[in-house]
Amino acid sequence: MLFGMSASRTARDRARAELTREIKDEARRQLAVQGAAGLSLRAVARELGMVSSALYRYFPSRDDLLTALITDAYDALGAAAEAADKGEDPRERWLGVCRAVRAWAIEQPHEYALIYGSPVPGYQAPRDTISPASRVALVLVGVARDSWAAGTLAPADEGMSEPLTAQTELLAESIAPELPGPVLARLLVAWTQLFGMISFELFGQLVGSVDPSHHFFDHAVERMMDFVGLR
Amino acid sequence: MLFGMSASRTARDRARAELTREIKDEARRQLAVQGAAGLSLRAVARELGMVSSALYRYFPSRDDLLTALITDAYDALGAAAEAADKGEDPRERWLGVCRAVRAWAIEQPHEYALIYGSPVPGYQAPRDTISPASRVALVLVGVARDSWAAGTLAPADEGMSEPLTAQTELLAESIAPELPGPVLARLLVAWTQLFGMISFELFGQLVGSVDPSHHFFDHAVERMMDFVGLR
DNA sequence: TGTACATCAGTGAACGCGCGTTCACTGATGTAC
DNA sequence: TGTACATCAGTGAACGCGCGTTCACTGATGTAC
Repeated sequence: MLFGMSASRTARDRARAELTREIKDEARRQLAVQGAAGLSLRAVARELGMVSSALYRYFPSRDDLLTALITDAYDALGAAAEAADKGEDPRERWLGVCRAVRAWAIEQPHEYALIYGSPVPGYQAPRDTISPASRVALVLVGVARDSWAAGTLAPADEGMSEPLTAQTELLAESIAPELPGPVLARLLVAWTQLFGMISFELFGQLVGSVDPSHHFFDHAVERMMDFVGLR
Repeated sequence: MLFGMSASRTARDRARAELTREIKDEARRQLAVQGAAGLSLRAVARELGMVSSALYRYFPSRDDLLTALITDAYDALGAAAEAADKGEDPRERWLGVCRAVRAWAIEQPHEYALIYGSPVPGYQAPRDTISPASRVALVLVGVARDSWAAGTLAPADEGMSEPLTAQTELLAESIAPELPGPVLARLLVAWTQLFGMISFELFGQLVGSVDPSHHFFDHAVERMMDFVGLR
């Protein structure tokens, strides 16, 4: 047959899928120790009991393996955020999503660092990472849209410079046409605040101030919901 | 003499100080290309026309060189923030400081990534970096203190959980005893928001939404000043 | 001021290590007739 | 169902490279008397 139906995958197909997964799992394990810059194909192969050249049957280069890890991380975080978006009350939904993002980051700090830390030098993320990268933002936007539709979101009354109005309205067109620019600006503030907090916590900047920081986190999320206009 | 007076430093002393500076300058140049994980003593020496073992007269190990770069970066950013803190009006001061921090980060993105990006794997920052690391935060706290003293800062009326109250009051004791816990919590939110925005801009997360982002930045800082209670 | 000695900077070779990637190959698995 | 051929996974050797750190050394600079 031309395209193998998933129902009748050959043993070869299954072995390939499984080994691909094992390679990524081992690579993720190494991220924790070495960081992204130190990820080594040879070390992954060694740990898997293979010869290093065998990995080239699965990933054409080290960068492709990195890309796979990045895409997987964005997708896993996005899925966690989407799964946490439940309930009726917008504030309850928003808080749940923010907590889920933080929990995911704390559970896999090195994968978080891979996607929200400093860029890996010499590595250029391909276009395929853009869509998984926006899933968390879209969940938050979704909460705001529902609240806006229900008429419970605070109206846009703050003034905004002309260029920013243009930028946010352009952005609105592609992700939430009914939301006014200033509301999108509020969402952007909350979005950067969310990840700013998580990064500071994970990267050790909060040590000595509010550490452990989950009380601060919950408080800050409440204040951000006020700021966004969720009621 | 036992301790050389700085007025009569020997040629050797001056040469040493100069070479130490040149080594760090070259190392900073390499950060831009290779990132922190790829910083190589051999490459630095090569570029300086020295033999790699000669660097050990200046830095006992690669990690010590990294530490020097980190400390310098925190100090340079701190100095930029302090220099930008001028004028009478608290909002003017705050905005100036935030803009200066962003400008510094944009000018030396790799040094910014070194201190606010993902931690370098296997590298543990020594205690000496803590005090330079807090300079920016202290400048912002200073603005809030002056505003509080002048009676122009919005009073603390928001409710806060008991553990967070305890944490922020403990923090207040060491950096701003007169400020109530909730005011410190507001400052922490603004502080994480500031660096969250800058990191997102520098690390490429804003590409496709509000990029270039200085209009958004100014807007967000204004909203944060409202949030902090600066008038 | 002149001399003897101590300190320090820089050299060059070496140790032992790890890396990504290519290539010709063997042997197993899958496919078409 | 059986056979001939094509596809693919994994091997092992090799290429060419770079790294941090140590060590015995030479020669220049600084210091004490």
